Amino acid sequence: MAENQVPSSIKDEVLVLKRRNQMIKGAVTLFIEKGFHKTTTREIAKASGFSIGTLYEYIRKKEDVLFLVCDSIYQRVKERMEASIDPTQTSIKSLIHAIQSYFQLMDDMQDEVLVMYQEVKSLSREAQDYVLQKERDMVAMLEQVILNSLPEHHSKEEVKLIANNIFVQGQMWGFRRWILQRSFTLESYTEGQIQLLLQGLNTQEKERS
Amino acid sequence: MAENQVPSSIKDEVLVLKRRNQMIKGAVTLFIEKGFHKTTTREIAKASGFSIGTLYEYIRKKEDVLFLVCDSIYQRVKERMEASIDPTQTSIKSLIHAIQSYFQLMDDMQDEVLVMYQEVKSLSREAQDYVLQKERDMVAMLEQVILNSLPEHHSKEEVKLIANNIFVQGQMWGFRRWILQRSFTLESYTEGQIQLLLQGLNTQEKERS
DNA sequence: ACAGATTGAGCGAGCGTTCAATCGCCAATT
DNA sequence: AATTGGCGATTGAACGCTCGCTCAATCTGT
Repeated sequence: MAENQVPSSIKDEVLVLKRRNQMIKGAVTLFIEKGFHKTTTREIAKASGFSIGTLYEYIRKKEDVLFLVCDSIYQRVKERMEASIDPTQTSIKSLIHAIQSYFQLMDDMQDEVLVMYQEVKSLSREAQDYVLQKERDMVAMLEQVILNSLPEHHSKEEVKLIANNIFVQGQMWGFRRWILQRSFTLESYTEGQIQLLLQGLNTQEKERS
Repeated sequence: MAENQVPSSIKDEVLVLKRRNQMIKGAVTLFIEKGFHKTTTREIAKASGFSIGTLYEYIRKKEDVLFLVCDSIYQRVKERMEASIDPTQTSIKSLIHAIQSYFQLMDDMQDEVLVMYQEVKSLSREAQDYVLQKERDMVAMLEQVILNSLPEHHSKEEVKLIANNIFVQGQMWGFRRWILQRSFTLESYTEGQIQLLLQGLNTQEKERS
């Protein structure tokens, strides 16, 4: 009965986490390839490296796998966003840098973003709310960067809109890749979007007051 | 053998079209509600007002229904876009008007746009190519409006980017409705996006040369 | 020898699809 | 006017198959 270093309950936890990661790793590839609905639980089990029986020791329903995958995607995005943002910087340069990092991130995670767009609606209502909140959190991060970076006064609404634009423009680099990546490289796309954001069309009449 | 007004082959065609429209009308509602995969062929048949047997007289596979639905959505968008665009106008006002009409259109068709985002990947390769081409056509329409509206020289790339931005910003009003429509009305959203497009952040240093 | 982890054959429900039987309409025939 | 024959359109029971999920049997490490 003497417990050595690792109590069994914790040992279980470690195994659960290991299995969970195996599942996520296997499932995400399959979901990217064939989508959630066309992927069978047997395929997920095989891709995870264990049997269908073991799979069901760690989930209750097939949908749980989708949730784990979605959650891990958001986790990765969030971590990399936090790593690339410096809240002490307050110049417009920091905004530009944040955009560049974020677009690079979206370039790396194109397939994952596509899966999210296509499959979130297959989640339960509660899971969708959870995911929606994560989305809001990330937009809020962008809003903060924008606020820090703009010296002049800008309305809360304007900042919100800009944050949403940047957020979606990053994603659209992935989900409209078949159109955009014919005409742009990631660099030219990023450069173009930053230019547009900062200058717009610059069509205002030069009024002399 | 004397043919009266309507030859039977044409009569057939009329029926086919009628049935097709019944299917589209019934199916689109179901797809919006529960998605393509969770909708059964029996449900589609019932919603169309005929039996499962008749359904299969007019399609070969379930996927065909999805294609018909997607096609009809694009058709509606295209028609309304064409109706709201006046190629003889060449001022910036015509661009603004085009954006306003397009955003209004996307507001009307939020659910349909969402279905497209979620279900296109369930189409066959060829059908996806077909749909992608329609998408390209529509972006090209926007590019034309932009070109007509801008007196100054703008690079082909810049125009392309702007067209894609407007296109996606219209759609995102629908697919990010849970976030955007908390903070904006369609009017304030449209106004904000136009403002950003025309002016950007307007942060350029006022350089005195 | 025991507990926890793993297995995969098997269950049952639900799905897309088919097709023999039936319907409904109209022209030809009585 | 009533009857009949023919044919395209329609029906839904039935088929075969796949999939999500379970659980009795087995394995593994201590």
